[in-house]
Amino acid sequence: MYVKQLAELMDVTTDTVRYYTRVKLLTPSSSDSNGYHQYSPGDQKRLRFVLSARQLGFSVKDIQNIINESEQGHCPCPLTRELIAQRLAETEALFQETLKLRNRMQAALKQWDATPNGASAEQVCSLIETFVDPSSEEANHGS
Amino acid sequence: MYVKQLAELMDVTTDTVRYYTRVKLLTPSSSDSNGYHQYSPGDQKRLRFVLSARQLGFSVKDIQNIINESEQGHCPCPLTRELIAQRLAETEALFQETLKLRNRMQAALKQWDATPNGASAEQVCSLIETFVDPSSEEANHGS
DNA sequence: TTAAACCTATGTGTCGCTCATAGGTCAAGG
DNA sequence: CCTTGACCTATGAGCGACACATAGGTTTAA
Repeated sequence: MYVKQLAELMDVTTDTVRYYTRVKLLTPSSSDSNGYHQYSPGDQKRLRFVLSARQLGFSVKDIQNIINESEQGHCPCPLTRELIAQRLAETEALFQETLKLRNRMQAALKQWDATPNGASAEQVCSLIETFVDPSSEEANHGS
Repeated sequence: MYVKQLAELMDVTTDTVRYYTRVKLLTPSSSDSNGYHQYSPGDQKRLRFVLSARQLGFSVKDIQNIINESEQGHCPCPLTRELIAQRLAETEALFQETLKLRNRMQAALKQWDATPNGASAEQVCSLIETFVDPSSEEANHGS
């Protein structure tokens, strides 16, 4: 089967399939009379694996390493366990950062709802410049 | 003042200062006998503004647009309000995605703690291939 | 026959920096 | 005086996972 057929079957774009092909996660035969890439059922399984792994937060490089391990006859599971621990830690960090950012943004929106469009020179944007992050202000509330 | 002094003062790297200079968010004078960039107190204020805006989730391009608006004599606040609404929506989406990813990863870790290193051929990594996302399995629990 | 819709390979753009390259400048110590 | 080291410059490339653009070849149906 050709790129588009595989892409539609697995619900991804042809660009994604071609990208995975480029980085050798997929290895279609490039034969026929024309030079079109022929994807086999094996490639389809492989793509399903790649997508599962991406869903679990593995990077493309991680997946390459896992596959290499497997193709060299080693059991890739220990590597898989090691990698997901790392990626989970990173995802947790990203999650916390995103949470804090979201809170700051919501606080700004709320604060600005009660703030007029101050039109001063000397400043670029008074909204941004006068914003005070409530969460960085936790001390000295009752002084 | 020179790059490094400004960078240390604002607690960023010289690379960051130079990057903002490259994209014209900072406009130091490049004079003297040598061609070194001279950052003025105005640049320092500008950098403080940029960092505040970045903290609030604005992109560098957003900040350029806000500054342009301001320099053309318009009040940038309406644009600022519009942009933060967009960015907040994006951040909210990222937050939800990251949350779901984290949950999938935690579920995988947990599931795999009770799973041996299946060493099968026909598969790349049995852990990944046999993982079932509990959150996508909400139906038919008591059937 | 020609136009639509497919395919190919390759290169570039995204975002916000970070790192590397190759060199010029300047102050202090031997 | 010379060298060493710490500073500075400009520019280009790298990151990650694609998406988009370019330029062209192929197949199918009207």
